[in-house]
Amino acid sequence: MDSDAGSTCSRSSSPDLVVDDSAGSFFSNKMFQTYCQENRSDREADQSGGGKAKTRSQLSKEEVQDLRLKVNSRERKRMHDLNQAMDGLREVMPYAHGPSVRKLSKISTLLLARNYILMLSSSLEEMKKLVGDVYGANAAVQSRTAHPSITPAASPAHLPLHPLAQSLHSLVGTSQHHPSTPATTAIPAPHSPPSTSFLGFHAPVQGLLKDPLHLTTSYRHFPGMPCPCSLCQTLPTPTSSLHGLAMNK
DNA sequence: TAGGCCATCTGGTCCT
DNA sequence: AGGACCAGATGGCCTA
Repeated sequence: MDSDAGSTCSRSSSPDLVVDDSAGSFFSNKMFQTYCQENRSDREADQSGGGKAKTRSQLSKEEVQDLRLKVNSRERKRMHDLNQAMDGLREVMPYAHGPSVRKLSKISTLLLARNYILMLSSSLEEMKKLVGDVYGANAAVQSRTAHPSITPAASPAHLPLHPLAQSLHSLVGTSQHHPSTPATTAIPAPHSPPSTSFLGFHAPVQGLLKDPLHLTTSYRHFPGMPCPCSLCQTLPTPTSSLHGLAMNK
């Protein structure tokens, strides 16, 4: 598959190397021959006109071949870079990684990434809301009790943000496949703050692979926020039909 | 065996 | 002019 998309390419038509006699070069040679034939007729036509700069049609066969190989090589490198970027994206996507797990296709990777971003955006908004609520409640309590030991600047660091912080940690901890993120941070909040149920990161993230669009089970809808659930998304036909593809493999 | 996915080649177009 | 980007064509590999 595209595991060979990296440095070593097992494909027979692997280019840099093959100019003529491998089995995979049949196609290239055929194309190249037709190209050269057209080239020749072009040159013959051009010779009548006389020329200033050396156009492509005036290049020798070897020069044309070199040019073609150079272009092919660049294109190959470009596609390899693209595949590398795609692999980088796969690495941070919430799906099971491993040798026994089939790699996400490109289209699936992109669709899953889109849904993941939408979900994270919604989660972030909800987090902001919760933080605002907590701080608001905290300020009210402080003004009533006039707690002397907590300065306004220090309060955020101490206060009843534990549930929130823990939910954040558990959020981060869900990326178990991420090597840089130790799973030890994934300590479940003792009393399961509302955010975790909303975030639904545990269930939906697993479900993403099977059905990236159906994030609705634990999803709430917010005005003005892009919602990834299937109910809210009236995608154009081609796109929505692609959603089915995303998790089929 | 058909269909999906992919790598590669190629020519065209646009940009610098 | 040269390079980047794109899309079409083609053939190979893999899986249901």
